[in-house]
Amino acid sequence: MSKQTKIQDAVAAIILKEGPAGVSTTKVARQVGIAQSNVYLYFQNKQALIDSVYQRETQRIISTTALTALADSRISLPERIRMYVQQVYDYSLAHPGSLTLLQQIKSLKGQGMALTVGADDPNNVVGQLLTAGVTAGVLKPLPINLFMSLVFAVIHTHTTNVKNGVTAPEAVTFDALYSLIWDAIRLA
Amino acid sequence: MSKQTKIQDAVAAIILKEGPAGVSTTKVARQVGIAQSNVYLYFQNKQALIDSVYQRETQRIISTTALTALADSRISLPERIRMYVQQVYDYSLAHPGSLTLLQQIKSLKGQGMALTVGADDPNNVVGQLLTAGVTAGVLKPLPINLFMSLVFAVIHTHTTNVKNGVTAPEAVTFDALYSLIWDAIRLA
Amino acid sequence: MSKQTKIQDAVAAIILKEGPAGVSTTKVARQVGIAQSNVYLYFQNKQALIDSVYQRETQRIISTTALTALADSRISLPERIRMYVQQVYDYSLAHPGSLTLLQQIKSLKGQGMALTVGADDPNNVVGQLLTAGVTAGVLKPLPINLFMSLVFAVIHTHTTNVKNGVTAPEAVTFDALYSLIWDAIRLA
Amino acid sequence: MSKQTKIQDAVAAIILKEGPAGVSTTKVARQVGIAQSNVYLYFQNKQALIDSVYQRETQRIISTTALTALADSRISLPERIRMYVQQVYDYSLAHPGSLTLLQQIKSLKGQGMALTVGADDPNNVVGQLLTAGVTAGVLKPLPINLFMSLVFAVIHTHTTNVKNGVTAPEAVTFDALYSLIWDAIRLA
DNA sequence: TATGAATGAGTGTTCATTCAT
DNA sequence: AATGAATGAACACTCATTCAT
Repeated sequence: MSKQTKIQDAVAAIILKEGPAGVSTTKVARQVGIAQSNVYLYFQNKQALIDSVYQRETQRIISTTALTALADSRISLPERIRMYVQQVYDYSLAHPGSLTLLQQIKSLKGQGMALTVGADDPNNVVGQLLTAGVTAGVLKPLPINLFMSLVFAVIHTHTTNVKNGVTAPEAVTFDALYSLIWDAIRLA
Repeated sequence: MSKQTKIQDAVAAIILKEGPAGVSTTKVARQVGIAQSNVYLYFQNKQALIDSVYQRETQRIISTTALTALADSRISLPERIRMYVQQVYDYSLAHPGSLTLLQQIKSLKGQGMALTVGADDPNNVVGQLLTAGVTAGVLKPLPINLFMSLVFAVIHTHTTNVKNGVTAPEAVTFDALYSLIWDAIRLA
Repeated sequence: MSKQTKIQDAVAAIILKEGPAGVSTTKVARQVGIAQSNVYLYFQNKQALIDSVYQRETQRIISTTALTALADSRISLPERIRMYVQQVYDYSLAHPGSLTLLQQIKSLKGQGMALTVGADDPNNVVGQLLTAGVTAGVLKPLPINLFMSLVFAVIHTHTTNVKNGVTAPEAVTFDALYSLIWDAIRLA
Repeated sequence: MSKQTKIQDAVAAIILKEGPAGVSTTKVARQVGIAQSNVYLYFQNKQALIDSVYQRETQRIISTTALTALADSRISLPERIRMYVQQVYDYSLAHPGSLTLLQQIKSLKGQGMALTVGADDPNNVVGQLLTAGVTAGVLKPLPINLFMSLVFAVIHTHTTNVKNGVTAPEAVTFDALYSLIWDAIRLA
């Protein structure tokens, strides 16, 4: 594992344990087992380091996601929307803390806006998908970032519940969770 | 206006402008127009100060909320749930930034858990209301913090949209927003 | 003696001993006997501190100098020019290191230009005096900063000679030194 | 061009642009296009590097100067002195920044003493020349470093004037400049 | 109640120097 | 000859907190 990666991992761990304000180059270096100044061998400054952690995390989600399928017009809109939610769900469960991490880093900059997963992909496939859903009369005529933050909130809370042992993994199926989301956003 | 209040206001303003990491006694004191050390006359330390801002904010929401009505069994469950959401909605629009503020402070401590408005009231009236809804078969059989975070996310995002001029105030009515929420949580 | 002054004195001493690159807040604070962070109670940053030392030094020269007499048209130009040189000379001998200090600080910023004593006084009395001398045909028709740097160089070198014991104080009188300067600049 | 030379050139350029405090092995290496650590292949440490730049610069002046002529007793003293000044003048105009460079490096070490061009040549030809001038009653009976610093100051200021566009090159001839110097130092 | 002076621990960042390859 | 990785010491600067007045 490269040292870049180790450093990024340390940052992620610290953010999840102590919040984004707890990140210091000293702490990061100590956790990795290198000299503090070494952090600057791999990242130009602290902000670049934190940004890179954010980028890495979004990139992971995007690369796990079948973006092409989401844009495939041969699949029906409801099916594609379900695919999108399912992918976020799967990723979130497989990588607990990932969504929390993204939210924390965003909040560090004072951006209180709820995070919208998928909004960072290069062609904004998710945005186009949801917009298409609204246009086609499949989804409620509301700003799509409402949908995105809803999806994020529900999945994030569920994942955290599972991670914290509040909810047993089998207690809430994806179908149950998706009915919550789908009932919310679909045009009745 | 007492100096305690002025200090808390300064903290809230700073958090909203620069994020929670931007709060320092120096900056707060400068904004209030007092000596830096005076902050410690009113608050034991910085953490107590920030906590007090959080307490004050939740207290405001609760005191604005007709908690007794929410617990009034003479009113139907769906009606009470709608009241709850409406109250959060009204408060959020009347005090833009309030929800953001709460989220920011929570994230400062590394508590990535989505915020659940109403969970802090003394008798957990909201929790009891939603639990009753689940038990009565009115709401989907899911953990109620899923509902809470959904409500928070939707209202918060909408409020932020309005504040940022992304959404015109009349463009999205409360009814439209509530249909999103109610469709989500109600048992079909 | 105020702490501001003590700090400035420490800076001056360090510059004279180790050159301007040797100035660090740590060293300054240690020399004054205060905590390093205290330097920032009295000066906004290191640059402001060093600038203040420079200002103080020029101010001292100016306040020692009878500027009004230099601008007094009832006195002949040669006499006034001699007064100007004498004043710089007197000051320089009374405050050995002062000119060195000014030169060092200027060179810190990469301004290789020879220092021109008196150029910092509010109304540029010296500049006007020398310009008048040129116009009146008393001085050679050359850029006046040549004259200024000549005066500075000669006096500075002489003072340093005295300070270092290279030249005995009586060995070179002011008259001898001034003949060097006056012969140089006067129109034959 | 050898890499030693390239490194020295980089150092000189940095000193002239940012002052002596701006020199760092990182910056030097970047400018040359080599790895930072390579600097230590050619120079034992930073001080040795800077010293070498100083040495090289003085060596250049000396080698440009017809030292033998300056010591040639068949030429009259005034003529030889004029030759000396002319040579410094020519060199300084041909290599603008050279004198500045020397002054900067000297000041780096806290040696506030005005620089005396020619004092570094192996046999101190210039010193002997000026001393001879004093002994012979050609020059004023003053310490010869006064003369040297005067020559340096005048030429340096003039060169800088020209480089900065303050003085047009033709506006001040060498003769005009030399009259300033010669009038100063010659015994009336 | 209010202040200003003080401090020590901390921050991010740069640097000269070393060394294995 | 050349590199890149590594490091410890230094730097300017900020901060939360204390205390005498």
